[in-house]
Amino acid sequence: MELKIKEALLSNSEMLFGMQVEEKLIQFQKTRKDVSGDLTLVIFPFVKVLKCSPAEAGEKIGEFIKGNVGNIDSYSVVGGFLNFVIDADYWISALSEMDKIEKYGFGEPNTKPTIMVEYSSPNTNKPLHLGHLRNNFLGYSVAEILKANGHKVIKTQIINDRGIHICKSMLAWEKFSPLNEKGERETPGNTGVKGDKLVGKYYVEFDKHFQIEANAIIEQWNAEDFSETTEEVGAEFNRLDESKTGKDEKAIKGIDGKIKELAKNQTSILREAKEMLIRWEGRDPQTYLLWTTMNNWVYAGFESTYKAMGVDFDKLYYESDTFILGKDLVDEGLAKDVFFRKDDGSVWIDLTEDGLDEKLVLRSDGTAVYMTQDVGTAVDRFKDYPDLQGIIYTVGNEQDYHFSVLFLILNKLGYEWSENCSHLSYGMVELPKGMGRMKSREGTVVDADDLMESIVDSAREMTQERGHLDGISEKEREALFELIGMGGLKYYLLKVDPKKRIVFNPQESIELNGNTGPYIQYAHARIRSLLAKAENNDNTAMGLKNVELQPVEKEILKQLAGFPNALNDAAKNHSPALIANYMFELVKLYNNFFQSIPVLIEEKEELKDMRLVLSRNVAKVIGLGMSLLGINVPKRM
RNA sequence: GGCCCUGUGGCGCAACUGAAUAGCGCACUGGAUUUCGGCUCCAGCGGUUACAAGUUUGAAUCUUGUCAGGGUCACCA
Repeated sequence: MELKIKEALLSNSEMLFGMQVEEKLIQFQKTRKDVSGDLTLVIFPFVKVLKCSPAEAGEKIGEFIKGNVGNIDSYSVVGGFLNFVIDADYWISALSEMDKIEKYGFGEPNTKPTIMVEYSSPNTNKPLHLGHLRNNFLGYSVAEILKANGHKVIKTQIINDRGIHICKSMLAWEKFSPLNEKGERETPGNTGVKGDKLVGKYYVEFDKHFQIEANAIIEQWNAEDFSETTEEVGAEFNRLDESKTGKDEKAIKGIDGKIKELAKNQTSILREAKEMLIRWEGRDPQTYLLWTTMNNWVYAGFESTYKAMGVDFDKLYYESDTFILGKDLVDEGLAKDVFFRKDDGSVWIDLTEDGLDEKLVLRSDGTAVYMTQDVGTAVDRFKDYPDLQGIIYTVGNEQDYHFSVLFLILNKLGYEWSENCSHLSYGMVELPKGMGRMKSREGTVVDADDLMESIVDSAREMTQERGHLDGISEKEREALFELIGMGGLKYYLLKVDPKKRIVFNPQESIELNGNTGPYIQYAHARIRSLLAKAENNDNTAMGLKNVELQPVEKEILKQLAGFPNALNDAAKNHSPALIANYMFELVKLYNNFFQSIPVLIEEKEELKDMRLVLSRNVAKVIGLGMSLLGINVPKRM
């Protein structure tokens, strides 16, 4: 309808306005609730062109549209707004149209450019936590939304499987794992502990010993015992220690932090870890075997976590394969004068003209940093997928700076596709006050597996006491509890604008009333139950003419008609929250309808049929929309 | 300190990216079922959109400044 009006205005522009108006001037919006009408055209932009009052302009345009575009019942001008009342026939035929399409609102698959969505990208030294949940749900959902809009999508992650942090877990396991009666160290097999948890345990174990050793060194230094320290380090300590005098508490804390760093670098345990990293990079067979073994434990653990999350990937990238990539590009960049080399041999890029700093891209010893690798990986991905148009990186907002640098570098290296790369930056998930920030080494994380399990537990309790569970097998019940619990959790994390941070409240996430996943799931179950009871629920809206529409029914139809638009906006903004809000709006309208308007007991057949078709399409859109959030909907609950 | 993000009823969030009297959920108060699923619905209470200027016919939205919270400024990833 908006299109029809827009076309009519544009093609008759000369006659109406005496000049060709820009398309931008034609702005539609939803009609306010307290004004009668279905669609509103904003008149203000035309006032200047027509040189008359908004009321006159509105009359003129309204009269024209009513006479030249079909299905307009009436129009009214209120202030600078032209409100159209669209007739029932229009809405009924819209219903009939959407009813024919199984995936209503979706674009033709694989008809739009290929986009890669990266998400999750975990380290293999610790289990996934609450923050990963938001990351995974977001990335997965955005990928689904893009697919639904017709894009070809490649879901991927880069697995951080190498580096000093991995060696820390490996070393701690070798040093501290107790031996059982068969003389074996702990494995997932002989302990029953999930692989990623076991490796994570040794990462924490490393840190414990690391801290103890570092603190002991500081104590020695404080006692002026530098017997085990080199002269330079001793001098550095004294310099830092003296600089504390006269400083305030905050500054002292900062200096203490530096001293701690200094001491940590002197520990034997860190030295051993570094030596291990060197052995790994030299492909020492024994180290490599240990690395492969422990990583495989972790992958098995991750796999079960991803399965519980309901996410998947089309292609995996491993940092151990990609960390060398990018070095050639550094040479290329040097040749193009994009980068420059400092005296010590390190390579940098100067981004001061872009409002940023100088950034290191290659260490003085010639090894790659994270940035080098990311540049290389991006280029590599475009080689892997020649039709790739852009990459969306789902990564927390603490890396905003990193990504603005990355995209700038790619741009300066001459890759035009860098403009199509974006950072889907999301706010941190924080714990309620007093619980502090999540730090895996300090054991203050909310573990992903634990959280999902406890959410499903709550869903089980709540559903058992109020659910309609008769005649459902035990197995189906469990699947249902999972569906409700996970639906609640996903909805809770996705309904908020990605860039806003979330304070995670376990209580609220499992709430069933209000703007929640289960509220929407319930509406779906209810409709399915209604449809099941209807004798003939495969009727069509075809041939429904002259049916009278109740105001709520029309509201629902308007909302349904807006689904393609919502889908489009969500894709454009990379925001599942827009889908969630759309769903909630739709369900509220439907519940209102359900409460006040009879369906099955309606005597007039054509009304009953129309309401069934309406209900069926609401259920369909709920199912489609929720699937974009990675949420399943039940037939009963 | 530089840069980035955020600030909307007691709490949690919307507002189609500049339009009408700023919407909704939770909580609170009161009501609704001889009817298809009460995990439902209706009504009420509650806001100077952090503050101050500015641009505009029109600002929660854009600009500038101030304040508050968070992030980031590594030859870490």
